[in-house]
Amino acid sequence: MTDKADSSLTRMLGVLDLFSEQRLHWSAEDIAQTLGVSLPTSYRYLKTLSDAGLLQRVADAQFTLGPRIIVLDHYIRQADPVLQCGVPFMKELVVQTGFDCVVSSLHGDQLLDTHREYGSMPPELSYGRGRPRPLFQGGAPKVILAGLPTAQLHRIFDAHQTDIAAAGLPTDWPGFRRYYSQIRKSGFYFSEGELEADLAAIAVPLQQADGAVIGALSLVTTVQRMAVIDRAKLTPLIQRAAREISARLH
Amino acid sequence: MTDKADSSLTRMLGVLDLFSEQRLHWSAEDIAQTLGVSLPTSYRYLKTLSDAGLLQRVADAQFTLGPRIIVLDHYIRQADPVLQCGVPFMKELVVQTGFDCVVSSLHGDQLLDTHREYGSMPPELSYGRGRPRPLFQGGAPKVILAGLPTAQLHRIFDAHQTDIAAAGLPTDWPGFRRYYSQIRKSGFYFSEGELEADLAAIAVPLQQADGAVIGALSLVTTVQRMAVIDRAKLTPLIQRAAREISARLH
DNA sequence: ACAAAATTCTCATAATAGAAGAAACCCGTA
DNA sequence: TACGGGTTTCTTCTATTATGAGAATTTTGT
Repeated sequence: MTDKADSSLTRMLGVLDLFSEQRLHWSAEDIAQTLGVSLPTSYRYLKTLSDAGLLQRVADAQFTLGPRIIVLDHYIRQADPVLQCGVPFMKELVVQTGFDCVVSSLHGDQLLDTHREYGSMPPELSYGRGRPRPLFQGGAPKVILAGLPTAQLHRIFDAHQTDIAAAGLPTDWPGFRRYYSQIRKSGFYFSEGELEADLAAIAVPLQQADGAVIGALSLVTTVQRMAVIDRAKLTPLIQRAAREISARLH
Repeated sequence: MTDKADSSLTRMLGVLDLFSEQRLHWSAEDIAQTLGVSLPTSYRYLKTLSDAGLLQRVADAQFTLGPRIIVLDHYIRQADPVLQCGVPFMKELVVQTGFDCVVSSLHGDQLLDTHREYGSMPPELSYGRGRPRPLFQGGAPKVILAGLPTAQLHRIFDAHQTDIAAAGLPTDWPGFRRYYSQIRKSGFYFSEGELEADLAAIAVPLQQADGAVIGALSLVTTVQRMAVIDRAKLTPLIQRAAREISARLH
C-alpha cells in the first residue's frame, strides 16, 4: 500500500499537505520536525517549492502558500466550460429567487463547489469556490453520484464504505444503487438540514451532450426561507437553467 | 546561475510550468518529449503529481490541473485579510460608480489581481482573480510600488531593468525613485489606456496599521465612461473606501 | 556593534530517480 | 470472446543526487 516510487518527490510534496485552513504558516523548523527531515532538507524543500511559486516566504521566517496557486486556479476557471457559459444563468436564478446559486463538480473522489453566485444569504453560511464537500451528504453530491455510470458508482461505493454507513445510506450495493437511481429518475433532490442544520437546497444535475453528468447546480437558502417556497414553482426554474447551461456546453 | 540543487525535484515541478492558459491538457508522451525524459519517468511524474492532487487524469490519456489547486486557493482566500473585510466596501463602490472594483497585491515579484467585484463593464474586458499583471504598467502596480520601502523598490529596480525601459519609465535609480515617490505623495494614480487601450482606472494603496502597503484598490472602466466622470468627486470616494478597509486590517 | 536566530554550505554516504525494454492492462471492435 | 492498438506499469541495473551532520555564513533585532 505504501508506494516506494518517487519517495523524495512525494515527501517534498507532502509539505503542501501541512497547509490547511487551520494553519497557513509554517517555519522551516516546524516542517523539519513534522516531516522528520533534517533542517537543511526542510530549507531545500522550501526553496524548491518557493521557486516553483507554490510557496512563498512571509515575515518572521514563516512560509505560506504562494501566488502560483492563485494563477493556476485562474487558468482552471478560464477553461471551465460550465463557468464560461453558466454564470449568467446563475445570476438570473439569484435575481429570481434571492438564494445563493452554486455549481459543484466531482474531481476524482473529491466534490468541490466551483462557483457561487451570492444571493441574500447571511455570508457566514456562504462558502465560495474550493470548498470541499462530503461525498454523501447534501443535494449536489447526490444528484452527481446519481448520474454516474454504474461502474464508477460501484467504485465509489467500494472505496467509501465507512462514510456511506456514517451518512445513513444503504450499505449493500443493490440498495445503494437503488437509492441513487431513484434520485436520477426524479431529476432533482431537495435537502433540508442535511449538511448544515439551518440550510436547505435544491440541486439538479448538469450534463454534457452525451448525457454524462458533469456537475450540479444548486439553489441554497435557509430552512426558514425555503419553508415558504412553492417547490412546484422552484423546481422548473432551476431545471430550465440547468438545461440551458447543459445545452451550451460545446 | 543554473542551480544544481534538487535537480529531480525541480524537474518534476517543471511539469507544472507546461500548463498555461493556452494549453491545459498534456499527455504523458507530450511531457516526456517536451521535458526530455523517458516515458516511464513522465508517467511517474504524473502519478506523483496526481496523487498530490496538483494534476488529474481526464479523458483520452490527457492530464490537466487538479482539484487540489482549487482547494488551496480557497485556503488562501479564506485567510486573506483584505478579502475578509474589503468585499463589502468594494460592492459599495460598484453600486456607487458602476465600475469594476479590483484588489491587487504583490507576491514576491508577481503582481496579481486577488479579487474583482463586477460592475457593468463588458465582461470580455474583465479578468478575475489570478490574472498576472505587468509590474510597471497600470494604476495598481504603480501605487503598490510607490508604497514599498526604498530597499525593496531598489531590488525590483535592479531585477527588472529591461521591463522598466520597455515601459518608458526612468532607467536611472534617482529618476525611477522620484517617479514613484511622486505617486506616493499624491496618494492615487489615474491611468488611461495604459494596460489596454480601452480602459481607464483610478488606483489607491491599501496599507496596514504600520503604513506598509499591502495592495491596491482600483476602479476600472472604459476610457469613454471615465471621460464624463468628475475625478475630483471620484477620488475621495475610493480613498475613503481604502481607508475604511485599511483600518479594519487587524 | 553585539548576540541570537535564520539560512546556506560542504562533503561523505546511502538512497533512489533514471532509461530501456518487456510486460500488463485497458478499451473498442470484429 | 478473442484480437489488436494504444496506454500504463513493472523490472533491473547504473549513475545520479538527495540526505544528514555540523560548520560557516548571513540576517535580524537590540
